[in-house]
Amino acid sequence: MTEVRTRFCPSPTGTPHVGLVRTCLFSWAYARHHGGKFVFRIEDTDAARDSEESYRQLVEALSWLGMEWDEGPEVGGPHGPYRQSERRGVYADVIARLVDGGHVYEAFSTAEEVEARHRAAGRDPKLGYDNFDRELTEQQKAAYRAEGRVPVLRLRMPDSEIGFVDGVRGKITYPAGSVPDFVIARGDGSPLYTLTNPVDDALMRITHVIRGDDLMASTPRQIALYWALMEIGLAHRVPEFAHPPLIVDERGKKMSKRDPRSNLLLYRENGYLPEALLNYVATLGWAISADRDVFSVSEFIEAFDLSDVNSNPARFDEKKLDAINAAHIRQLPPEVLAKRLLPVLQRMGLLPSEPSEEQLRILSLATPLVAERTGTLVQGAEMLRFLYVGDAFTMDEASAAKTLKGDAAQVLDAAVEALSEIPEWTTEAIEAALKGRLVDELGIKPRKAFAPVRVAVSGKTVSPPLYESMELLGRDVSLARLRAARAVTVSLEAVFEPAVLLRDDRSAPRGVVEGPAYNTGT
RNA sequence: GCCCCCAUCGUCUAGUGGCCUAGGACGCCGCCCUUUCAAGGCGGUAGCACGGGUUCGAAUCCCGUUGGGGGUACCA
Repeated sequence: MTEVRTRFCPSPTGTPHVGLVRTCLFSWAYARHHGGKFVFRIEDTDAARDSEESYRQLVEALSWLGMEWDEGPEVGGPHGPYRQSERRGVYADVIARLVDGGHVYEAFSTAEEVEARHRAAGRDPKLGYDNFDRELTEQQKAAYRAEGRVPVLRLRMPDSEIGFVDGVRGKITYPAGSVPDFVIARGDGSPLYTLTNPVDDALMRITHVIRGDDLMASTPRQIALYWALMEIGLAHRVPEFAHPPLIVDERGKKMSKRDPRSNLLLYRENGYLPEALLNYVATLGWAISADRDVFSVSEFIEAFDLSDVNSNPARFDEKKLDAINAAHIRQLPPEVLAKRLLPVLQRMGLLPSEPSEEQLRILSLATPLVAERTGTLVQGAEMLRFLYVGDAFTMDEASAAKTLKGDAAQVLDAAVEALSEIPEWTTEAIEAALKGRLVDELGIKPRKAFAPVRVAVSGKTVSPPLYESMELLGRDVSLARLRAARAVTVSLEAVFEPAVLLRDDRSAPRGVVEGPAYNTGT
């Protein structure tokens, strides 16, 4: 049996799309599952649309996701080059041989003329090309040239039905005459993807063409071209085709490139794990088993098969992605999660490029505390903010408004007092002091008692566990923040109605309440 | 218009003729746990588009209808 060879061949236009990721994932996994080769190829045959920026993003995206390619740009391979813009000579040669073999012909008709002919014949004007130029005589061609017309090259479609067995859908047949002769080269002689894609698949010995459902309609054209390539000795066989369904939006339409949710790079930026993204995207149209949907990349490769892929389109659901991402974060060993959190904290300016021993110590102690309550790396890092901001500490406006009212002043005073007395600044001592004073002595309900303390110390209503947080923060900083919050409480009561805090005040920076500054020591 | 594809809870799916009074997950709701928020545990909500066949038996096979989607470029 011959080695499986699959490929992923995007055109570098715009930012990488989640739809691309899934097509790529299935191709890659299929090759890996069968111990074959995965080829990465860039289809940049349209200079007007392609960009180097987009190319770099594509390379970066695949690298980030860990879908390493055996042959392709950056790594080379026996069938290179792998960027079609560098393969002009190859296509020129193929075109010449197709012309010699009589498989393609020059076509001079304009779109308007084709339409006019359909109208005149009483046919639907939107029928597409009518094969008018198939049998043009040399005199007719010369006449067109004399008018200054430049012909495109079209492939002569066979006069038979074209069928194939799709790897995910089964047998598919296109009736004879339903696919018109199509253009393979522009007027200026430059090749179109209709030519370059099958030609390179043939030359690169691709055995399985796995691509989106949107390309299915072009399959009969590809097969016809393959037949021609086989006749002129450039191809050995027609590859297997498989068309996984599209990823669609809530309207059921192909997800737009302009939809921010389709932008792959945004997921990295927002703290999603590549393995989680791959996991989620794989569940769109495929399932590892009846009762599980969180799995690792290697489990996926092990279990994946094209024939198990669904043929109906799948809606993209951010909530489910979030849940799967959170599940992967929770599965990470703490030291690995800490390593992943570090660059995010650095990017947010909370840690320097060379963190101190103490900062790293705090990170390794705090990571397990946030692991189970964060959905993304960015959220996790955000939850650690209070440990690293130092003097720049501020309380979240909404959190402060919600908790620093009513009994808050009394609670904070009592907390400061109780905490000042404890001999050892440990989680256990902090817990005992706080519970003893606030809950037992003052009789305040736990949820009422700890909310102001939490916000005072961490700045938010959502934070790592309170006592552990305070221990990590240290006695001095913790007490300073409690006093600062107490001061804010006073000023709130004295100056504002509570409602003022909830108002959308555009003259003040949103999201924060300024408090007095102090040192944190971290 | 024409060609092709698709159709199980709101969403992603399991299901390949009897194991289905249709299973899981996300979401949502409730309860428990609880120092907030999560997480976790428990429970609940909700689905085979419709109509004909075939068969002892159909979510599963066939035909049709309806509804959706893709394609129909000198874009990929």
